[in-house]
Amino acid sequence: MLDIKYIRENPDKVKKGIEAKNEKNRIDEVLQLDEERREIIVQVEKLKAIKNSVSSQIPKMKKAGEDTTAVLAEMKEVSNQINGFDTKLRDIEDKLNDMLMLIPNLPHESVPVGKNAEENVVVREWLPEGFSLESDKKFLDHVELGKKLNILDFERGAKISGSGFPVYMAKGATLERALINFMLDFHLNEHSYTEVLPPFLVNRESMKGTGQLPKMAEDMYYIEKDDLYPIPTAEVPITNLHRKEILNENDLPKSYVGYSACFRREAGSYGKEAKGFLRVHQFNKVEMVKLVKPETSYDELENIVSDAEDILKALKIPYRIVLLCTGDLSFSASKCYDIETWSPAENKWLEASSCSNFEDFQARRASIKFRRESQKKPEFVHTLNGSGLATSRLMVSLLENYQTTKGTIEVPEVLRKYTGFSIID
RNA sequence: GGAGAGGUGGGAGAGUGGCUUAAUCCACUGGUUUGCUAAACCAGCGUACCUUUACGGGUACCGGGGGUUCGAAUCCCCCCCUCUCCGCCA
Repeated sequence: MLDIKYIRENPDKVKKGIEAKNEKNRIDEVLQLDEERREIIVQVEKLKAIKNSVSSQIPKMKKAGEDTTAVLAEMKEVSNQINGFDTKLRDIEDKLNDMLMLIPNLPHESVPVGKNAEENVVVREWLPEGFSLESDKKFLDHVELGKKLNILDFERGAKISGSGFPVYMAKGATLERALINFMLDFHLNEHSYTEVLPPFLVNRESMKGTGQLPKMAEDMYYIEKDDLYPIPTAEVPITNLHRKEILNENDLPKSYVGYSACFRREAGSYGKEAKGFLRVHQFNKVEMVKLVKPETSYDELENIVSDAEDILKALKIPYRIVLLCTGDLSFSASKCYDIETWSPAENKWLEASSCSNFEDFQARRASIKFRRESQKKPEFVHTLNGSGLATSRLMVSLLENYQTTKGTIEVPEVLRKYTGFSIID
């Protein structure tokens, strides 16, 4: 969330930022509540100070044999007043907090202003050697390929769970596992991350910490009986690893990479765009998460993007980097690059990764701080994350790009030591 | 799921209604002293919020939330977590 002090001092900047994200701003209400809140605090704390000082006098008076009935009665009245103010204060603070939790993060100044995805900016494009987006070849799409080669079973997935729960079969399952292991190993060996294998169910606090709650509740699965949420991304448990902690300056940056299954309800998004892997309720993802010092976070964002790109270069899958405009930016993000991989069958780019800088937005919600050696007061870290990458979308591009004219799939070179086979037929 | 024990400041640990709005020790930071280091001694030592131009002042926080009381770490109620034993189980 945003700092209430910052909102108080820069209401116009805040309003402008929220509007650029196409969200309604209720900043004037927030400021109103904030003012009421502070007025009450001043009053109630004054009373509490009186209560404390008188209370400490009472035992002394008793000892001296003085009559305390008048003071006691007076203090009873003070206590009642305090209770009244406290109740009122709690109501206001709850209301204020609820509103603050729904205010999105502000876009960074380097983010292009725009209404929606159409105004995103393509930053760069990478194609494997000799590859062309224009092709006369006939491409089967990943659903057809998966069916023909018996490696993906969407129908049976729908039978056992529902639509959007794909089953990987035979070499398809092995390929998926290979992909996950390859990506993890690559980030561990070529980049320096610490591996985390987190819980896939988290509590409400964690979901609030990274910003999925309260706003995105409809898109989250929820296990009512235990008040737990299946994670929509490993970002949630990994970022929350250090919730309510004060780290040392030299502990930073913290760079984590972890695999998890991801669960998303994707409420209201059935139809064409949901074919096969394009929109699923459960998928696998390797996620990178960083906790960094504020002054380094925008450099680190570029690093995360480049770390994700390295995977695609190694796999030789065509991709492009897209800088999201303000209108397409997610609730918690200040700046975000999407990485899109090429689907020759769909003849379009598919989002396979999203790399974001959240600045101190999540850190403030989750209270993740660090202390500079020279300075005493703890500061919020900046948090970032990026998919490195989501296997579902990646699998679409991989299968389609690596299909041969015979309808078989060639396994990318770098994956072969993980799969143990070089062709799927 | 059942029974029991426990959760206090960075760590250890005291504290069962007001001479404690948390003792003491260790760690940490600064200082004094001493050829150097160490030791010793002195001082400081958390987080959040409110207030103040500033120096400063105030309030809250002893797992979380309620309650009793003029006053709660301490008493009462609910919840969470950890540990031990039993049961069940991949």
